[in-house]
Amino acid sequence: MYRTHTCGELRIENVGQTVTLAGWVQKSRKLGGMTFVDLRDRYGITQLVVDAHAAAELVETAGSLGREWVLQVTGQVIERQSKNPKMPTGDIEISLAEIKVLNKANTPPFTIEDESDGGEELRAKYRYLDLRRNPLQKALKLRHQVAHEVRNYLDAQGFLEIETPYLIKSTPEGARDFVVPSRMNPGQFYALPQSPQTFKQLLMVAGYDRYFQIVRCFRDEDLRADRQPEFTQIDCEMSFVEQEDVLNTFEGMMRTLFKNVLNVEIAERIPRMSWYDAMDFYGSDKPDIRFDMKIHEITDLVKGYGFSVFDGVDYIGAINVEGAAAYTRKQIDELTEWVKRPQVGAKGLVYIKVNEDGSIKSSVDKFYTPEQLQAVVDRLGAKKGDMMLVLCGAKRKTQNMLGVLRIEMGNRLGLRDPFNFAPLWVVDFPLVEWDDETQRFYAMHHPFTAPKPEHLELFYSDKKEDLERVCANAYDFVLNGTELGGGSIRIHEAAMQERMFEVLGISKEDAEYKFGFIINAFKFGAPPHGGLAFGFDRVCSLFGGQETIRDYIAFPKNNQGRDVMIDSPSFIDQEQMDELFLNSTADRKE
RNA sequence: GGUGCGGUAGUUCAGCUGGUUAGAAUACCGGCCUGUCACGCCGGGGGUCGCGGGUUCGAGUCCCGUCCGCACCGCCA
Repeated sequence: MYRTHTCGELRIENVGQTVTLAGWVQKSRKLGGMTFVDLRDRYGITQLVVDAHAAAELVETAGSLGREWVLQVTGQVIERQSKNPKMPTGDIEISLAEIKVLNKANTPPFTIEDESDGGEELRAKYRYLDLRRNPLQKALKLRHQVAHEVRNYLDAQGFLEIETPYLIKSTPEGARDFVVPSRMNPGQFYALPQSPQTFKQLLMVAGYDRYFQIVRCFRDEDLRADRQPEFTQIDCEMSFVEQEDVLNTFEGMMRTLFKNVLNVEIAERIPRMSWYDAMDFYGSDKPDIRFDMKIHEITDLVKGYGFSVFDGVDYIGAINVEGAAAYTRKQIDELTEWVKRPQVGAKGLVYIKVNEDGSIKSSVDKFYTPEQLQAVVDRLGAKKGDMMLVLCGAKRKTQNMLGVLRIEMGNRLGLRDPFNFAPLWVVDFPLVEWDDETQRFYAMHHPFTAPKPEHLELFYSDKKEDLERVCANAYDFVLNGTELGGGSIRIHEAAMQERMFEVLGISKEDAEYKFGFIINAFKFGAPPHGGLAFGFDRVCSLFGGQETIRDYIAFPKNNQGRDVMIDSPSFIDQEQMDELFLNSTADRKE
């Protein structure tokens, strides 16, 4: 037996016991003949002590230990002469009788401490060392807990966890696929799933009316702090349900996660907001509703009074920043530069301050009477000491910029506490979106999403304007400005699915080639069904109060999609290449 | 594809409008130290200033190119 206890569990009650511990040397402190060693494992740290009176060999071994050496030690638990209240094990220490060095270690390139001195790149290269650190261990433990609670909840609700294949078929709608060459089928490729979408729908056709899976998904797109090329979804699907049933089921799941993982009670009923309201009032399809600062349109109040910038646009909107009237000229200039950065893209910024004496000061004073500006103040509900920020331009684009500005001001005013949780359902998404460049519609969600029953007539219309107005039975779960999950009621009739492909400009032949299997399945008794998927990594990171998902994934990839530890992707041998591709071109089929 | 910030000792960083031999902290190595827990004290070693080119009497510093990292925009049905 390597150990009788872990490095985190011994307390004052254990004094007198002879114990064996195993772990890593966190640090050793030599004081003359006496040596203290902090021994660490994932449960904690226990102080070891070797007295000068101990056997010479023991004293020498204790004095020679290096950081991160792996030890097995035996000794007696004794009460410390000077206790350390900062450590859970701080009342005791182990008076050693024996040290066995299980393995020596090179000096690590960065310190294995909560606040490591290592930069991100270095820690990524030595991920196995970074993972020894407490914050990372906590993150992976949180991830385990969330997964565990998800399984408990869904199991209790009668869901079956069923695995679906990773080697599937490329369907180049949506994100780019990762593809895998097939040796036995020269010239042909599997694709890794962007999500198990079609398979879970086929499981519904097969009668497994409540399915879930905590499943890896793959998308070959550019990365961000909250986007990895392979990530994990909590993927769910239910039969014989309407939107309301799905929302209730997963509202319950999220409530359970908040309660059991974080001990946080969220609202009795998670608020719902239509996609149109989200865009109009928050300039985003994933509003952060931890703070108000809604966008108000003021086009009717300020357009047409001779200020050429406003007169030349079709939308003018504003947000009210509470208490910001104290902003100096310099701060406003800085903010103006900020909105003009390419990432935001505004041409300029107009401000309207309500001074403490109730007077109004703005950058457009000379174009408006005080009464006209007061009308703006009234619409936004601005109070003394507030400052309104105004942007103008094309409607959706300007709302979007105001949304970005709103988030920035929320950050600057400290309104975005990561441990204040404000969940939200965004509902009633448009079914399809017109793309000017390719002159065709794209599915806003995915091509299996059903239109709302009351919009069926529009859905079968030939007019572009009609189709743009079709709402989908689709919904997103949004937490603190991050999209955590989304889903929809699906199409379950072959004819409607064929119509959807038609709307998307996918030819009958193409639809048959890419999606024939699912259209066909719908002809064999497909039940009404719907579901959703949560971004598991994002759930974990937000629960941990972080914006980056990387630390909630044991072995993540960097911005370029590289694993710098194992150095992948990498070139492959010519033989491997030949075996995969030598005969491929000859047999290529359309 | 684009924008911004960064790359100097093992590590984290400083290094001003170009100017002697590139510094600090920490880590590491050696010595001293019997109650430390960020132990302390003394001493020591350690640099292709990411890479390539240019301007200059002189470049870590300025210019051009390039590679790498991070954040963001585009992209992510």
